[in-house]
Amino acid sequence: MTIGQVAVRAGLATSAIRYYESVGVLPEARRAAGQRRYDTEVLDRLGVIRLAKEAGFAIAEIRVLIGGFADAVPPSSLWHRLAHRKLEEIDETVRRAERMRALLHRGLRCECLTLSDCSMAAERPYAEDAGGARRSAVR
Amino acid sequence: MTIGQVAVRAGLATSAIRYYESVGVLPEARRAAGQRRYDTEVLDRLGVIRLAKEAGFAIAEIRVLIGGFADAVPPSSLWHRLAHRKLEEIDETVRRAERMRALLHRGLRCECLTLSDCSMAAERPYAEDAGGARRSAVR
DNA sequence: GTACGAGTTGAAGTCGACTTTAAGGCAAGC
DNA sequence: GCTTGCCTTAAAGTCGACTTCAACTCGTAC
Repeated sequence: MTIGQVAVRAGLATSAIRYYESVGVLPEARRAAGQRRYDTEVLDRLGVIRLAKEAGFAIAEIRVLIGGFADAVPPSSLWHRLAHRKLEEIDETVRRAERMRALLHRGLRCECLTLSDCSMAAERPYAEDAGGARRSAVR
Repeated sequence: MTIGQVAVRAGLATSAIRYYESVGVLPEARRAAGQRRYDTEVLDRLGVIRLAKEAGFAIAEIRVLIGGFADAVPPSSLWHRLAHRKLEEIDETVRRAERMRALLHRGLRCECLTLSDCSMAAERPYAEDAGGARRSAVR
């Protein structure tokens, strides 16, 4: 297959495929008259990349993962380590989202007519470092 | 206060404060010998910006919000509209996080020894090659 | 023999929220 | 008068995952 055909079958832009090759998550393709030629295995590789991206891994992490995979030791400690770390990141993302949600709900219940009336705006965590001696200066 | 003092009290870098001014979420400060001078009200404004950022709003959105706030109509339909839209975005973020989590848990249970054995990698939504020999389903 | 479509390359552009850098200004203290 | 320290500006840099661009090459069709 040419890069264009791979792009269509994988649902990617050709530029993305070249980019993947350039950053090392795709192996260098063999060439016919200077052009990349692929066989269907590349679709598996692209499937793994898509999967890893969906799981939240960045390209640099995927390169590491694929390096590990290529060593044919998939239930590897490397994979487990990265997956657990990513799970923690995801937990943090969700916690942050919950905080945003709570904040927005509070804001929707807020009845203040001007900003300076609103107690929400007055909560300035940085202004009170260790003891809050300057607390009165807030507002 | 000088910009440096504001930066300390607000827990920001001076460059961030100048940036906020340049993009219009902070009003232009008055000058003394060319230098910005602030009174404590700016801390309220920075508090609102921080709050909005924590709630997930981008700077461009905050500019709109603050424009609305400055018109002194906080329980405005503008704010409600933006907040509801942001809540939907947050829901989507959480859903995506849950999908990542599920994917990672599946991956952790995966016992495949090589990539080409793994049915997870074989799930290629774009590569529907019309009834080909599909590999074993993982789910 | 030339027009066309699809491929090639390296470099630069995109988006967001800042930070960093370079080059310089101003007031105070010695 | 000179250093110190904080300030000023515009412009460029950063990070990630690509995309876009310019200039060029190939093979095929007419």
